[in-house]
Amino acid sequence: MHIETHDTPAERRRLKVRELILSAAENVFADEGEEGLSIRRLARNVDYSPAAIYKYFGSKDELVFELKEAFFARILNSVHRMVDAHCPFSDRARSCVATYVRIAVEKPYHYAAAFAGQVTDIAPEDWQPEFENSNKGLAFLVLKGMVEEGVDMGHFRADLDPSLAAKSIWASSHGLAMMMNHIPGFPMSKHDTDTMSADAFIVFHADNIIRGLEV
Amino acid sequence: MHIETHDTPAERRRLKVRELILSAAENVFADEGEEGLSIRRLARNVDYSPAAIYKYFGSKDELVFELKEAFFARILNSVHRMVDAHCPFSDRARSCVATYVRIAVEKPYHYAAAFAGQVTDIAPEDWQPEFENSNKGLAFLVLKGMVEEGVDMGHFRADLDPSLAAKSIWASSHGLAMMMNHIPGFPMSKHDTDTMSADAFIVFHADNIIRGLEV
DNA sequence: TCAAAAAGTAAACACCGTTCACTCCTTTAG
DNA sequence: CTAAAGGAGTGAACGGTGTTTACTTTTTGA
Repeated sequence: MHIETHDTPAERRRLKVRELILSAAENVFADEGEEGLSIRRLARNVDYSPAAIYKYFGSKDELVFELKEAFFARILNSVHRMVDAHCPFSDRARSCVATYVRIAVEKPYHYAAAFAGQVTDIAPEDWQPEFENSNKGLAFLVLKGMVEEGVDMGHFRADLDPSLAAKSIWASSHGLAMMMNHIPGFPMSKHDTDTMSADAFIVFHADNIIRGLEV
Repeated sequence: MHIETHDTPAERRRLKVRELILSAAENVFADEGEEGLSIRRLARNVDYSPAAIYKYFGSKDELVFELKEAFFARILNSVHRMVDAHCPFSDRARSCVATYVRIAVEKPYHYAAAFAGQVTDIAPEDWQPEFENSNKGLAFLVLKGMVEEGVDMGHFRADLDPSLAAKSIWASSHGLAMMMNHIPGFPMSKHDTDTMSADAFIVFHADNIIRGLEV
């Protein structure tokens, strides 16, 4: 692990400019996503030339990577807190899912970007290390730990493999987040026989997921 | 509904060129997605000028729309067949989910494009009609019908609203498809305590989803 | 003080989606 | 059969993109 020292004035100034660029990027990205965020426009916003951006970030992808990784760190944090909360296991499990989805829905473009990349074009072996050290990888471990607890405590079916069950939960949570972000009005529609607030639906969905793993 | 007549030679020729462009686009899109498919490159591939493409399609978005809508029609079709199969309800329900995911995984870029659009930037009311007439809308109705059957037959909890339960199923299925398309190697990883083929995992996930709704 | 390193930039490269004015050819009406 | 009309097709341009290169200016540290 490389320790970030920034004790000289020059280094502090550099870091400040970097943060300035990053936060300007954050604003545009949150509102308009990867399309709306262009290096040239970003440069105009922070009063630098486009080329200057490249003194601080190797490429647009690298810049966006930092934005989305910071965002996913927030998800990881909140979910982690949920797992360790002081309440019955079932409630914690449900809240894990609900928390994940709620934050994903707060910043649709960030969440989408975190999963937008490659369409399985790189070999799994090459991607594995990168994944395991990412916030996504850590979030998965947290979730897996929770499933292990559920199995040990007899809440979840004993034949479940925690790793696979965690992936199933993750997939279902991810799906709801994506749907809410990309289908206008989801889960509501005019002709529903019953109506339900967006948050109530998140809870309903979380409940279905957890039920599916119970004994 | 407007009936497409194409009886004059001119109309037939026009349609042929349109199909030529569409199929050239399909090939590039399947391999490289929306990024890789550029109007200029497409024009080179079919030996026309870029401007000529615009005589057949109003915009790139319109062209991609046709590709993804045709693809989703395939999903709709397969799922519909599954719903009407002659086998126990539970099996049909599971197969519905599994079929959906399997096809989504066949063409990752098509599937992604079908959900890639807006990030809830247009009003739900404006989008509703478009949705209900789309293949996505129809697929949802099919799924909802299946849930209604499940509730009526006593397989699913009686307190379930079919519309909302269908959305929950859809979200979970969508999630798995997206994960498999965008996370290399999902659901496998080296350190899994148990291993499972991709297709076995789809079945496992489908089972969890259906279990979550059962009485 | 002065060389070296860092910060910053203008201009260019190679793309992109899209539009417009224009030619050429086919269709159709008289 | 001919002439007008309309459709097919195009080259060139507009305004945008990410990125690189050669260059100037500023800052740093011995």
